[in-house]
Amino acid sequence: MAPTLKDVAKRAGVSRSAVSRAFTDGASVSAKMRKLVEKAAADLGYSPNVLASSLTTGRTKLIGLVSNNFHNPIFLEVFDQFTRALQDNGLRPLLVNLTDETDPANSVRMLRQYSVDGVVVASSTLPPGFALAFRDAGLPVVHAFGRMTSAPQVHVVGIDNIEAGRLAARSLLARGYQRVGFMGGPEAASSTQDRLQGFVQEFALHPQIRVSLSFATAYSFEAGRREMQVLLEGAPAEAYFCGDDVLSIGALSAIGDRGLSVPGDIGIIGLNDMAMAGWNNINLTTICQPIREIVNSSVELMTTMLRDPGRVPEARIFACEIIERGTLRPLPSRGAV
Amino acid sequence: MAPTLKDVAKRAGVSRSAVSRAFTDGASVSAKMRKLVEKAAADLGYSPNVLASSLTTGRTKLIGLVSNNFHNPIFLEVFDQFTRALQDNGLRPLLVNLTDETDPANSVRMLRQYSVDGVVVASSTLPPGFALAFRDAGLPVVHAFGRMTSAPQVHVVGIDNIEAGRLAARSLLARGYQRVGFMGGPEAASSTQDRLQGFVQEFALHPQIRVSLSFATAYSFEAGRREMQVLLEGAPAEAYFCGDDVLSIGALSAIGDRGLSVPGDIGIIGLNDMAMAGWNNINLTTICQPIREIVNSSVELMTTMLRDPGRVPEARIFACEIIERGTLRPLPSRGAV
DNA sequence: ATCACAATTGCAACCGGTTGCAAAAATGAC
DNA sequence: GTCATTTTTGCAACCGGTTGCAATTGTGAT
Repeated sequence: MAPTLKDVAKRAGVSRSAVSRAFTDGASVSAKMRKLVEKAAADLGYSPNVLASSLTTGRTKLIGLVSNNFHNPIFLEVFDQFTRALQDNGLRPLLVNLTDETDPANSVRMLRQYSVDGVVVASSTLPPGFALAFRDAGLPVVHAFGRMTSAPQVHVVGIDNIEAGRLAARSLLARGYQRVGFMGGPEAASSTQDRLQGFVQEFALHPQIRVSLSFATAYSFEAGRREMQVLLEGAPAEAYFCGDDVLSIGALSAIGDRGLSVPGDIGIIGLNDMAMAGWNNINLTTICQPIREIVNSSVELMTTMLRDPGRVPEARIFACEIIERGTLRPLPSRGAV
Repeated sequence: MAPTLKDVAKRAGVSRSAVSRAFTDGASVSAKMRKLVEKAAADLGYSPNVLASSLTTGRTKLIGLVSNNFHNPIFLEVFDQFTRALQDNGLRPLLVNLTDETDPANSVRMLRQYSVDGVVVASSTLPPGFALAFRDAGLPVVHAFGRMTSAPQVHVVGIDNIEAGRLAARSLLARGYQRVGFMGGPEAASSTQDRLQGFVQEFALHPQIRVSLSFATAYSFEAGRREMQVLLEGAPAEAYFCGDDVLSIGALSAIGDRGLSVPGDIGIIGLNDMAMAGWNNINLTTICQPIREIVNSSVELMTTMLRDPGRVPEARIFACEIIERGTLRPLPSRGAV
């Protein structure tokens, strides 16, 4: 078995408390005692059991990382960033896959059984009830990629999806498209609704522009492709704002199949700026969500919450920006106006 | 604070042991006692603290899930499968991101601090020392997507990469390519070496065929694209076996840029059959690694190891199969022979 | 060397559970 | 109803640590 405190204490000929203190910084130990203990610990290959100490300290440094997004490649980037940011802060991600899960009760129970110090919900499609359920269980929560509100009930970090919808609308406007379409992700998701709202609001100021709406059933290539196929059966718009890059790429595929060109016949603007969007055979114009910033900020917020659990919920909003690539027609030159 | 054993015991008017036993199945408790305790626990919203119990039972049901592959979309599928399979077996994944990590010592220490019950290493590019380091620390280990050997030192589940190399070679042979290329992943990875070996071995039987070799620096679109660009500067082969689908897609992009057609001018066969390979604007012929089976088998192996830690290391090999799509020229018809 | 005071150490209780063992209660045979 | 046997329950010690408190040791000034 792995050596324990007691083993180290015996070998160093000191009390167990001394060993414990030698491994806690800021504790009251003399330098020579610490050396002595460290020597004995090194000999034995001892390292303290976090779980045992969590019993008295109440801290496990375990953070539940909860998501239902295991099919969109963008989330691999999210997981990469999260695991690293948590590790850099001495925290450990306990991963919870919520695919097919509709009731938060199970996850709450499970995370409480493991006495996680906090929970990060990383999803733009999970109903807000999930984050609230964790909060109600007394766990510090940060909802990354969650819905922005002016009076957040839990900490939220992400983008303003309404603003993102406006941004997309404005870039279509600037390019002079007259008939535009919104091809959203799953209709029920708040992120979809918000983007829709911003998109429509912006065009409300330009009533001469025709706006059509549709929704894909999931954030997936196939769903985007199918939805675009359906649109192409009818009278498609000149340009579409798609709910996500994967959806956009699916749409591009359907457009290509039909023998139409992009951006010649149809323009597409996506959202996320996933790595693939920059691949030169895709070259998707898209709205960039600053993932790294969102993740780092979420983790930072989590660490401050661990220090001060009573902290009042806060919404942190990051700005999006358009990444100009090749799937929208170019801006009209200034001189032409 | 969350209610504890003691709280439940007090409320039910029984001893702490009684409560403990009521929550352990197979324990010696009468039915009425169990009901009584369950009632009290439900009233209080109690659920037992796994970590505290792990102190005496020595079991945390925590499994370290260790990987360095956070950029290849195929690994999102892998994580999805792993988290679900582990959850289905009552185990919890503690995710460890090994990107940029070259020394196993840190991860070993960390996982021991959390007394994980076992470690799953999921990577085809990690040096074997990592899995061994966990084993040497006394932890049950399964290396998924690891290197097959006839005398494995740790449990390994995956495909036979040598055989995969042969399979690729045979399918190029069957299609009558005369000048073929191996465009591997990182040269140092054992998976690359094995695939190379199988590929070359097979062509050794057909000395009239010219075989060229090259390696991309990473499993990424960009690396594949760059490598293919370099190849196209010279005298490219008629068909390439690429180390991975992402690499293949990068290569396809470079080929397209050059104005060459696939499979007309150059054929490509990948490996993995990631979701994207099936997208109809990519339509990549590839060798399918049965990910779900590999993952399920790894988890199953892990659960049996938890029961019987002394189990002698075993290699579980799954067969690959060719997924015929559109990036290799068709097989010559039988009649033509 | 003496003394006041600060720094260090050990004792023992505790964190939230589990479990061997003995006492208590229930069961069944007569 | 009695007694031997089995089942159920509680006591108390333990898992691997932490921590308040008191005892011990060390420091510096005189």
